[in-house]
Amino acid sequence: MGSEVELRRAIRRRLIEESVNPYPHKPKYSPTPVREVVRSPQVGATVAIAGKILGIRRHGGLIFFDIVDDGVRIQCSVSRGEVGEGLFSFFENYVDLGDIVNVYGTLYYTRKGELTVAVKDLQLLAKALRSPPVKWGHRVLDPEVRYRKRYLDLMTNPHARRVLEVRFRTIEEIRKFMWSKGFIEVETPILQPIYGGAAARPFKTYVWALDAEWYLRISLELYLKRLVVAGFNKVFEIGKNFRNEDIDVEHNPEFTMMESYEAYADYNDVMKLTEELISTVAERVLSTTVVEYPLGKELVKISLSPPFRRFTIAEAFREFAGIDIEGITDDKVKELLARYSISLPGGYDRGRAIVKLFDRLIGREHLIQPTFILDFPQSSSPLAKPHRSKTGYAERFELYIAGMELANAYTELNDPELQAEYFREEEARRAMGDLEAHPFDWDFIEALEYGMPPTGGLGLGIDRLVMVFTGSTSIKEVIPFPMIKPREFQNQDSK
RNA sequence: GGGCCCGUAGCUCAGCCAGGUAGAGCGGCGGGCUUUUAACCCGUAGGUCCCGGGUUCAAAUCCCGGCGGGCCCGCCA
Repeated sequence: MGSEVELRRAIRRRLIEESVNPYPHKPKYSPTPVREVVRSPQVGATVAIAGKILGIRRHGGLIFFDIVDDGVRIQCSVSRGEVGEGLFSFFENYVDLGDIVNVYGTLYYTRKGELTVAVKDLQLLAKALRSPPVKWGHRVLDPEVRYRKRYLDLMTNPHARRVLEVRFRTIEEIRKFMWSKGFIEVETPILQPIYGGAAARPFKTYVWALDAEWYLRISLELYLKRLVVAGFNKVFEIGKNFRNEDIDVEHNPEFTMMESYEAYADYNDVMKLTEELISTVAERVLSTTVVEYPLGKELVKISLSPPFRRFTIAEAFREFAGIDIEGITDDKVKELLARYSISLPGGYDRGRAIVKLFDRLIGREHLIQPTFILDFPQSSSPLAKPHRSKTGYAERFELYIAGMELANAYTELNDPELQAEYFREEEARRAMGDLEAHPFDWDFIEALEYGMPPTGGLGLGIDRLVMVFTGSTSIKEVIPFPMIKPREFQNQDSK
């Protein structure tokens, strides 16, 4: 068959027969990053660059081609008159779209004013057996291919690359910010005998050495608090959480969180930290604190400058739904649950009912600008400390931006007896069929029994923050390799 | 979990409603062209029409089932 791969395999073989290595170990001309070459180009200067050929325009004795190096494009030209028949026909016969090459030449501007490298010598660095599926920057692949073969999307789609650059830069700036505040970065186990710290279904795994069923963590919380117990006053971790739940535009089963814990702080301090973190990181990564986010057909401007709006959950109900959630009877609450067909696994509980109603009625439309929702019902927050002045409530806040929950934070519960009581309540609900109820963690209780200082904790969803930063409406966009169902491997050209 | 839409050449898609020999652009290959940039011009090859069943003289097209994907809804961040 004359398929592309077969034709290119033949070229590879011919190169080897002619003693040209199609995959040399190093470039002959030590390359300068194209990013640096284009920053302050000097006409006539000799440069050596390297990159992937993602465009070729042949004009007989003159060939223009584009190479992309680390996401930056530059045009090169090969002239038969300048390089001679040998190199010119080598390029024509052996070099294809997708190949990675080392170019040595001089800078000039074409008639159309484009900076171009006039090739004097060229070395093949890696022969590509497949050409890129689309031209660089010109067409977007089918969504399935974009996510399934993400490297092709990132190779050919500068926007996709830009989104991930923002992600990686965001993580970098979050680290710097946290370090600057005196937090130290730590690591805690991903494989755990008991999961906890959030309401979610876990992934199970099996540890051969212990002959035991373990879990992938659903949050970072309980181990980070153990470090606070151990005497580390300001810790944070950036890492993956795993939740065995649905995949959609806001959820990927593995996602990245930053969690921080600070001794002697409460949730008011954590609110300040959160505002400062988000605005500072936005300013450093995006050079602005105003982002645009597509909602429906509109691009909505979102300001990430502090202070963020604050509503207690009761105020939010009054303001956005016209409901006096504290004043109404349980019957009325149940009526609302029924009206919006919300079920409560584990039986009716007013607090958790209110949170479910909140998610259903208020979340999406009203919480576009950054908004702290504070003081959640205690029964929905088993790891948070009861409110200092409002009975039945916990000192907890969630941060919403663009209708998405981005952060969750508490004044941490450090009373081991109360924590044990809350765990028992969770266990009871688990027994009644709530798969997301917390399992009882005796080891964690014992740790608290040794004494944990009053502590403020924060969990921040990195993926969603990057969605806000980049105006992405799908979490898949901001994850290098989002979860997608595997397909049977089909590669007819492979042997 | 429920609903809607999609799956055809390497890529993007038309053809499907109204069944009758599989199409375009880009890309590939061959030729031309020394300042183009989604280069251009001429020629040419390239298909498990996602898979499996059914209806029919005849299915890419109609029906049923499955697989994969996207979006919306419900739920967890």
